[in-house]
Amino acid sequence: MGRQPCCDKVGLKKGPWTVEEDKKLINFILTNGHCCWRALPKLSGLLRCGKSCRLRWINYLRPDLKRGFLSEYEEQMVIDLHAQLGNRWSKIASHLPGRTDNEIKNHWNTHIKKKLKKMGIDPMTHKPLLEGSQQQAHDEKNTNQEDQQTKKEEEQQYQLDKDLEKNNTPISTDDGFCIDEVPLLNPHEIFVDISSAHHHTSDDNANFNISNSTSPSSSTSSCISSVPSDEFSKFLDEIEIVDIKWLSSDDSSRDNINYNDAKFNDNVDTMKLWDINDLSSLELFMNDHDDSLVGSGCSRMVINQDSLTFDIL
DNA sequence: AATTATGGCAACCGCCTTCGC
DNA sequence: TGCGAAGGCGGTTGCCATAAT
Repeated sequence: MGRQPCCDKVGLKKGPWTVEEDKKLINFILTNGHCCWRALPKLSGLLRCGKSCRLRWINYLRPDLKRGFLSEYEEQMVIDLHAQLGNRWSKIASHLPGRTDNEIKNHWNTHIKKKLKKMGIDPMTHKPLLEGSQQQAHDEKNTNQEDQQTKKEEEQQYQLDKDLEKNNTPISTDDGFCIDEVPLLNPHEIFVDISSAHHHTSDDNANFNISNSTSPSSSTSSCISSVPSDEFSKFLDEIEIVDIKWLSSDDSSRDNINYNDAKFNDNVDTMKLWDINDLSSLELFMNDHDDSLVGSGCSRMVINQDSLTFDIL
């Protein structure tokens, strides 16, 4: 008797997610969080397995995701971290805010591996590649040593992990940007700035600001004031999430968009989510619209309550 | 223009780890 | 301490878009 599957797979949908499903998942998580992935599909009305929902959210729908190509710096970091950690993609990803393990893994397999090979570097050992028969002889010779080497490496790796955990040393970039200071944004960590909120019941001309409450105080220069999450829940309860629109910053028709009288900051980039078929435009969400913000490690969103448009300030 | 090959990436699968009882 | 459930992780698959023929 094998282990029971994570969920009852009968009648569950597989394959690519539809916009409707994404919508359901986002709406559910934004209102309720994700207390239990197993129960989430039933509660949200999705015919998916909990794992599938989790994966979709983590790898694709999470608002703090930074999509698009990895920068040169990020790529170098992946290479360096891979040299230290091996295929521990989630650990590598934890050092790259806004990137997922899956994304990094894919990028490694499709781009970086080739790049390294082209440069004559073995992507697995990070050592110079040997040519043809030389390589073969080298491989055979190494096969015998591999077991011992593996043991050694495992021990070293264990020590490295221990050290990393012990020191919990944040990795800093050349410009002093400490990436470990950028926490991933969880729904329950999203707070609303009611004082400037745009709300039917209060002030039709204001905007909702959502900030990441977990941002360290050292990087709050661009962070706005926040209110407890129960107020955010109240807000969500009151407004009933009907739709979320992400408006692309490069949307040529942007100037013609009616923001339902909300006073949007001209500098704000917006993304229209549900008017498009391809959610990949979410990639704009975290893509360095404002260097000072990126540097501060504090991202912000604004919700236009009428259409629930999230904006990065 | 049609067909085949290739590359990229989202999603799945199954094992491992963690957590709660 | 042991067990089961749930979450997390890494490897792999399969679909789709694009390039090559």
